[in-house]
Amino acid sequence: MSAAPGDKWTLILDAAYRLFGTKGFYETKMSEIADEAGIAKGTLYLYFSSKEELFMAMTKRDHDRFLGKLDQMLEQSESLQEQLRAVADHHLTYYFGVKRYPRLFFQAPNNDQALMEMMHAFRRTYMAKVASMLERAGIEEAQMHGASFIGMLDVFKMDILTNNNFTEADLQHRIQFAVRLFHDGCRGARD
Amino acid sequence: MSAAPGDKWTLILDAAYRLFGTKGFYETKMSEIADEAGIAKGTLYLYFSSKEELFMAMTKRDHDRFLGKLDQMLEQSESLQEQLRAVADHHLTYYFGVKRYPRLFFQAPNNDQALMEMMHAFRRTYMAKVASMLERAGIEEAQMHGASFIGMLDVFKMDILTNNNFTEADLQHRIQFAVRLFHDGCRGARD
Amino acid sequence: MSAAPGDKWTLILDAAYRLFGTKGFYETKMSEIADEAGIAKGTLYLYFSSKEELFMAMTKRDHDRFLGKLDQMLEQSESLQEQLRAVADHHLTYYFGVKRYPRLFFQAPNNDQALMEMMHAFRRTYMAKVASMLERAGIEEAQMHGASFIGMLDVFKMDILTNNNFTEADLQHRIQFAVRLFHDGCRGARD
Amino acid sequence: MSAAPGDKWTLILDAAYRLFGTKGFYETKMSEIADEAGIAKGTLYLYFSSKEELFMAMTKRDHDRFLGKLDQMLEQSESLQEQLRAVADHHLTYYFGVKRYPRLFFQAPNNDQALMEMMHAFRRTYMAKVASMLERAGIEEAQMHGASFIGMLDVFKMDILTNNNFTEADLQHRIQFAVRLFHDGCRGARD
DNA sequence: CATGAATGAGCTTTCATTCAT
DNA sequence: GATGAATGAAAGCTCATTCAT
Repeated sequence: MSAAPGDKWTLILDAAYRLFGTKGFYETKMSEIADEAGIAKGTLYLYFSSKEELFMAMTKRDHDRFLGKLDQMLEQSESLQEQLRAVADHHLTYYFGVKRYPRLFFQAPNNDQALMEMMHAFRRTYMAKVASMLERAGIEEAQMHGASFIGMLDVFKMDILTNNNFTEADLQHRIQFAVRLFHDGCRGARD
Repeated sequence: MSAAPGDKWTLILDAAYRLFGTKGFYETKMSEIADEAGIAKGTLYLYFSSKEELFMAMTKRDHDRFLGKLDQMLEQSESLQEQLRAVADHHLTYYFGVKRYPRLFFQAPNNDQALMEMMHAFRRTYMAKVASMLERAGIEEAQMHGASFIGMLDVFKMDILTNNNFTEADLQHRIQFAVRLFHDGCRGARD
Repeated sequence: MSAAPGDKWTLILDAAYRLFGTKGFYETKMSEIADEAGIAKGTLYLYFSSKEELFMAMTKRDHDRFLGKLDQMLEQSESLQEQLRAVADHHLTYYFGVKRYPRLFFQAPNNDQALMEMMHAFRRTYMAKVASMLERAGIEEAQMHGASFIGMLDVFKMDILTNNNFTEADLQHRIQFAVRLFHDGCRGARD
Repeated sequence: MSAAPGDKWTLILDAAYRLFGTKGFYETKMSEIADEAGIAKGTLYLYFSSKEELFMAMTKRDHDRFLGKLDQMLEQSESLQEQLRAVADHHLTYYFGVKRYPRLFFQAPNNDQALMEMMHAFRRTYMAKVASMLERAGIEEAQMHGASFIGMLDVFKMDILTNNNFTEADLQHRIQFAVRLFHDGCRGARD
């Protein structure tokens, strides 16, 4: 009769994910999250002590999934090329998968110290993974190379999230493009 | 008797810039902007019809300066290398110059359609300039190359804005790094 | 056209006095006070930064009036008997005059430190006035005698405030009674 | 197996006494009382139908103890002097004994009709006991004399409850003082 | 043009109480 | 009897915006 453990916690996080992702933090009301989750407003506060904390928990879950998936994909790759592809694929596919929730990537309550901390921690961890991958491949200044590669990928975020005609093919094209550019530079693209 | 035309308009925009940049859009109150500008709250509404519009005007002014400066710098550059350097220098120096106002780059009121439009327009214009520069240098897929280069630069935003120990030398290093990586790829960095 | 200075401040305090006095602090809502005062809820907060502060301001005004009136009455009295009568008259007449607002004397938000402070200050000032009066009349242990006299008066508060049949004559009787008892003790009342 | 009858009832009342007495009625949460009593929140409602009723039961128990003790002490006294001393001693010693729970004497939920009724009933009973004692000693207007004596004692409540340096000696001094003043009036205290 | 007192819709959060287990 | 997760009404306070002066 009773549901799985963590049932309501998940229910709330899922509802928050949809609403924060669709309307943004400030435009989403706690009462809406409760409605969306099918529970009472007060129940939210049994699981999360404030709106900020709820947002943070939701974001944390997302970060963990992102990093977990990344590890998986890197394990299955061997050569530098393959690994770069894995990172690019994962990064862009992630955005492609959350096209419906573009507000996840804007309008966080950035005055919340704890949240900012967490965002930075995620960033650091992500970059460290990519950097150590590059380092193993014998690339100098791995930190900066890693950051740059991530930047090259992240610039496509906007296209993916806001362009409704963005296709799977467009995605693949950008993956290949980023890997090649990172690897060879733009010289190869000159006439 | 009255000061230069646009006097108060500028006063307000400067005050808004400082406050939005320091505390973010939602945490900044219209009354604070009025105080900071040294005028009455009601006066704000003689110049801007809403908080969103004020934010937009402030942002627009910033965008125009950014793009104007970019044009200047590109005019003074000839070779591709020089031009890439100009773009990188300009991009990162811009962030370095507004270190004190990090909130300018987060927490915009992204539910405002007009504002989102403007942000996208800025992005398109910026990218188009870089792309056309690359095109003139004979680089294929100039759009995507331009976007990637901008992404490589933009990834350093966080470091610049949040790391208080970030020096002018760090800045120069990143400029060179980005240009080289974009030009040659990471191959040159292998042992 | 414009009203007297302090107009709205007085309006609010009067409304608060009636409502707090009728229903008590916790049962009175800020919105009710606004309604009673004929102004908007937000306007309250232009004059008082919180419900507690409003309560305190209201109480302070009352205290000041009480003590001011006491001074007046004591000035007009000469002999000890007359002065005791003045204090008793003033004390009990005060309660009689605010019969309609009995909750003024119960249910203060006593977790508010500043308010507690003020209540004690009032008590101290009141007692000091009576004590110094007794001292001038050559009575030893004036402090304690003053306190006791006030206690003898205050015990009638309940009757006055809650007994609807309490008359002006009952009042006068108690005034005389208290003065005589304080002066002569109960011995004179023995058969 | 189960403990003495009334076990939990007592447990709850004791917990309520400590918390209401420390923080006041409104600032004490039902959940805190449950925690303090070491039982579940819901269990409270098996014994008391509401927060008000719980407060009332707690108060009632206290009143009964107070009056019971008073009877005991009066029985052991013979002369008027002795009996006055007994009343004074009991009254002030009671406050002295509950110094740690000062909020018991402020901030009752006075909108509760039944509670107000009970408070008045206690007052009436207490006063009736003292009055009948005075009557037996042949004192006229025993009601009013009794009330006045109680008032003289009660005025020291504040000192006792809020002055942390208040000593046992201070207590004794006030007991003697009140009895003497009630008996002889202030005349004896004149130079 | 400029002002700033006034507005009131709207939000987060609390907590006494219930009831299925 | 005992539990404690769930409820939802209710209230203090904020702040963008207006408009009489």
